[in-house]
Amino acid sequence: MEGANGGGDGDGGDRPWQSYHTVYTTAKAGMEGVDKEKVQKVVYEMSKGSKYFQNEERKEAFINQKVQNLRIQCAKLTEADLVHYRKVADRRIVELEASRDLSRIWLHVDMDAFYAAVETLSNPTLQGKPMAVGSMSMISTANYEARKFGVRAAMPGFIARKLCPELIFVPIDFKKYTYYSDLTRKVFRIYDPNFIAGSLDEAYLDITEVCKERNVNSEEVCSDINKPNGQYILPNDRMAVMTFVSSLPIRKIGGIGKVTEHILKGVFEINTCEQMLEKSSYLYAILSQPTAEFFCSVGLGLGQKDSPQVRFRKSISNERTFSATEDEVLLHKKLVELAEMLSVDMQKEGLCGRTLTLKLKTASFEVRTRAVTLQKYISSSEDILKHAKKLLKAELPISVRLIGLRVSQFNGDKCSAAPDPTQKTITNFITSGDVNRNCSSFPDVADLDFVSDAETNLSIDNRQTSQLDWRDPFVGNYLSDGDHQSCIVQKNGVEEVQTPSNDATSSHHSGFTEGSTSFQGQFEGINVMNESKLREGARLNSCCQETTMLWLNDYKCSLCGIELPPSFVEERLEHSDFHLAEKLQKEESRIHQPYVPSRSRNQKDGITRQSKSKKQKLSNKEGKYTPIDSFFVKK
DNA sequence: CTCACTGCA
DNA sequence: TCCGTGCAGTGAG
Repeated sequence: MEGANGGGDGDGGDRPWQSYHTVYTTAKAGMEGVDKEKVQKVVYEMSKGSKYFQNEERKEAFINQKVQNLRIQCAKLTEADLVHYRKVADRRIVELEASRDLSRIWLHVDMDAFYAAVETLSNPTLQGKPMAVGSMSMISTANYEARKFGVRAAMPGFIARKLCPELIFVPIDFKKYTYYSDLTRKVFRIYDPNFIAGSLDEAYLDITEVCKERNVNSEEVCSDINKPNGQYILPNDRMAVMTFVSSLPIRKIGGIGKVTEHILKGVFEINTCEQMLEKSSYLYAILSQPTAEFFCSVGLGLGQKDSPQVRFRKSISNERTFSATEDEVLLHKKLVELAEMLSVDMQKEGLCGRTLTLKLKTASFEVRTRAVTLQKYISSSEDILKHAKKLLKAELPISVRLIGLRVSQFNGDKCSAAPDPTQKTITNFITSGDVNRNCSSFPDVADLDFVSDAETNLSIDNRQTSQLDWRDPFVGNYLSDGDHQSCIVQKNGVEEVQTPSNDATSSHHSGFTEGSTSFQGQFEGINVMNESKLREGARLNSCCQETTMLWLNDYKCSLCGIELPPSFVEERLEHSDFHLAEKLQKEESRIHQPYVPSRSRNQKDGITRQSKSKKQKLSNKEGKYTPIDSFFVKK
């Protein structure tokens, strides 16, 4: 093997900025015309010399060293070794191929700049202006106008501002995004009650049955569900998949990030998925078996194996960044706060765990974790604090900028909700909710059954809430939105569709020596196949039912008057989908009470949380998926 | 088990 | 002035 040429590896000579690898130079939607060189230069100039930067350099040097080591290992492989590993790899590839399953049709939905889109919706004056959701220290997402300047998610705000001085910053408001996300999920649930929610703005739907029911193929569905922009159809035949995958840059694959890409390129000269297969003997020779296997399945365009199913959380944690300090009193105070927050979160979900991990980030950005595993399961803030203090004390003369606490090793039976069959749907609802839930600062679906005492204490007076129903997703700034009627259908940029993919592969892979990842996302577009998802005749029926409700004289839409003869089956379905979405949204806003401008409302968070929980409870009372039909009862 | 580290949204 | 948070997961020791 020669000439590593790790793709853009700078030499650090006269163009030092080229050697500073950041995550935000990767091509993203809306960043096609960006002058990458210029952006990189600005980022470099803004970062250079900082503690953060120095730490990045340290890490990068370490990785480079690893690349060197692996290259040496490769070079040491004998001819016999290579013959052997060729066989090993080929055999596995055949097995993997045999496991390919093209029978399911998956729809992957990914909303464009979701947070930014929502913010624009509630403040239309943002329309057309470069805007980012986030703060000076971190940006969560940027709209397309901002992306033209190279501004993007995960970039610190002060750098973004340098790139785009007129950039408008909007503080992050999860409540708002959760609200809109829930709207979209109601629609997803119609098509696949068991859809997998990746995050607030992302979902995977198994639409195999819908297609069958409506007697359409994925292509038709795609254009059916989404008129305009951005869908991509990957046919479920092997050749199409292989072609798609072959030229795909490895970085597009879920689970392959900056470091893995660097190693794959630097050590194996792998740049595309196709090359994973070509180099598979080296992969098996040098890397762990699961890791090699993962890469091979990527090369074959196979998805992950196990259906994401009802996966219980394995840990719960919180962490906060602050200006670095070594003041022990201050650090202790932070620890107390974290312990209390964590305890509240745990009780909300009925969790008890026996491993406590303390995380510290030093003033120089070095991360350190320290853990204890106890005999007994804990969840109270006192217990957490007691052990956390010990862990911290052991590190003590130290200057830190972040403290975090994590509890894991849960008590399976008693604390975590038992999989009671009657609760199954709701459990699904919760778990499919967010794999990664965010800040504890806003309520999430998991609250509904566990409104704890602690939570009650937060609200000022929960009696009045039951009357008033102050739920309003937009506690935020900005105008209201008489307009949020129209958002959903057009806003959710359904992006793409479909495909096969299979089982095979052990769903995990690893990162080389240390790192790894989760391989949940796969490619954007290639998807998971999972065995049987239960069928939902009921769901489809409800669709059809309400369709007939809508058509006066079997001809005219009772809601908007549009005329569509019975023979226009697909058009009708689509039309009713439209009204469904619209209706859901109206319903939602109605329940959520008329919008009250924020200045006139003085309720505290606790109240909002209360009522939100209540609402969730109501709408799920039946234990079925959302009572879709109820939305079609004319009021 | 512990710890460092990757990756993802 | 200035680079986050919460989760899953791997693998070496």
